[in-house]
Amino acid sequence: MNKDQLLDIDDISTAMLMRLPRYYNYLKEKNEEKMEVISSTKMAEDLKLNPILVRKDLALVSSTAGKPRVGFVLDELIDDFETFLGYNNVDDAILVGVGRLGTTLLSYDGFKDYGLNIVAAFDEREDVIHQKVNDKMVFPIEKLSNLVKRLNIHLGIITVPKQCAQDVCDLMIQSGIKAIWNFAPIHLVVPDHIVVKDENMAASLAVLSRKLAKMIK
Amino acid sequence: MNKDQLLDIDDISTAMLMRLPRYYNYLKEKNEEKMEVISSTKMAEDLKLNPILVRKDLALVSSTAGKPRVGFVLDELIDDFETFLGYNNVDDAILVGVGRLGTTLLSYDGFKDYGLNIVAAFDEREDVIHQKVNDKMVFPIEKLSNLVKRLNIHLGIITVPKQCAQDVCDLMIQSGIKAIWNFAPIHLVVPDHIVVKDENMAASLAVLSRKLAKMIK
DNA sequence: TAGATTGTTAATCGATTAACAATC
DNA sequence: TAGATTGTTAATCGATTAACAATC
Repeated sequence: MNKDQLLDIDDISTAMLMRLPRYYNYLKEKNEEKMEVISSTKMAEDLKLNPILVRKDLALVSSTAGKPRVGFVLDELIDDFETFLGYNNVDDAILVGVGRLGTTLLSYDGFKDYGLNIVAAFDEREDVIHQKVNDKMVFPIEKLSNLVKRLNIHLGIITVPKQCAQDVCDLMIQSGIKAIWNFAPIHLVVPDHIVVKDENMAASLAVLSRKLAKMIK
Repeated sequence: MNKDQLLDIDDISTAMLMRLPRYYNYLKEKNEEKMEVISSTKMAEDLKLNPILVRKDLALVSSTAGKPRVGFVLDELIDDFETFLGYNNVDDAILVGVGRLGTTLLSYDGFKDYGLNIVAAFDEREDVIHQKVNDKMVFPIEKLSNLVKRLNIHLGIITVPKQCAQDVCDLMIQSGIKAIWNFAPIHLVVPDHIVVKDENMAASLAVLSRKLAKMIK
């Protein structure tokens, strides 16, 4: 399997994509510990993954080959991950719904490390409008369309109660948003060309409680 | 493939397990709309899934067979989902780290619908200790072990900064916690018999931004 | 009845794992 | 050199999809 062929394939599996941030976090840790090289074997062991799987993943992400007997240069590998995951070109986003969860997300500065920059927030409740949360202004929802179009933003985050989620979603799409990160526990109906990623805590919990039940039984 | 065989297989795929809450949310919506029966075909269409896949999933979850020409009785199906996902037997949990995210989770009452009941929280910062958040007491971290053992709790939620996450994790395991829901963006090292579910927002974001990039390109 | 929808058995597809030669 | 670790090619495994008979 050569590199050029692989790069043509843009349909990388979700399972693999979900593993990448785990590798990335791991590598950053090792970097802080002043490690300079890392082998895929070691990574697999620590992360409890199959070593062949890790090698395959690294081969896809890494721009340079690893050295037999040694492994990969840590700094280079981290760079490769950042490039691959798009953490280098920061994406602007807007957030709708400045409740508890919305405020938490707005307050979290770590997103920038992952290539996300929330530029503004929207809500309809008088008591939060025109306030700043972590230096980000909260606008009335009516201003959304205008601002999104003007700044050419294509990523929207929904943290409103589920009752309003679909309306907000529709408004976002109308305004030119192309991808939606949905924290409302509801199924959003969208046209085919819109990407939705559900941040479904219930799903996580289902996985966990199911495993737990199996273990205890 | 008959039902008895299926029930023996307790190793249900994660992918399938992640779809179940989507079905469940969808069914609850339809229930609110006073629908009485639902066909797998309709579900597949609305949720943009392959109809055969939906039929398979439903066959596994549902206790009664669907009726050709009609579909499934909505109420029964919802019950089946709740039983299957374990939302009926609520699990007690404790949470460590009463920062923004921790407070958000403590304040969210919806977890009970999903079978999770947070009974207490822990932190080491004086200003939050002995306060109540959404009627849940915040205790000093030293009390964790005792309380977890006494109440026989086996689910722990970690919402501390990543620097302390491993320590908290170790303490939890020492105290008898069997499953950990980890919100810290760090890889936790745990013994084999402990289940960890990472709630990795970076991973979600990776998936989303990757899809977005592909779309825009 | 006719036809929609079901559940089952078989085929396909893709991801993971195994085996192994290459190399520092 | 010897041996660990790499990248590649082939085999396996499991999940998804297709085909179809059963049934209300």
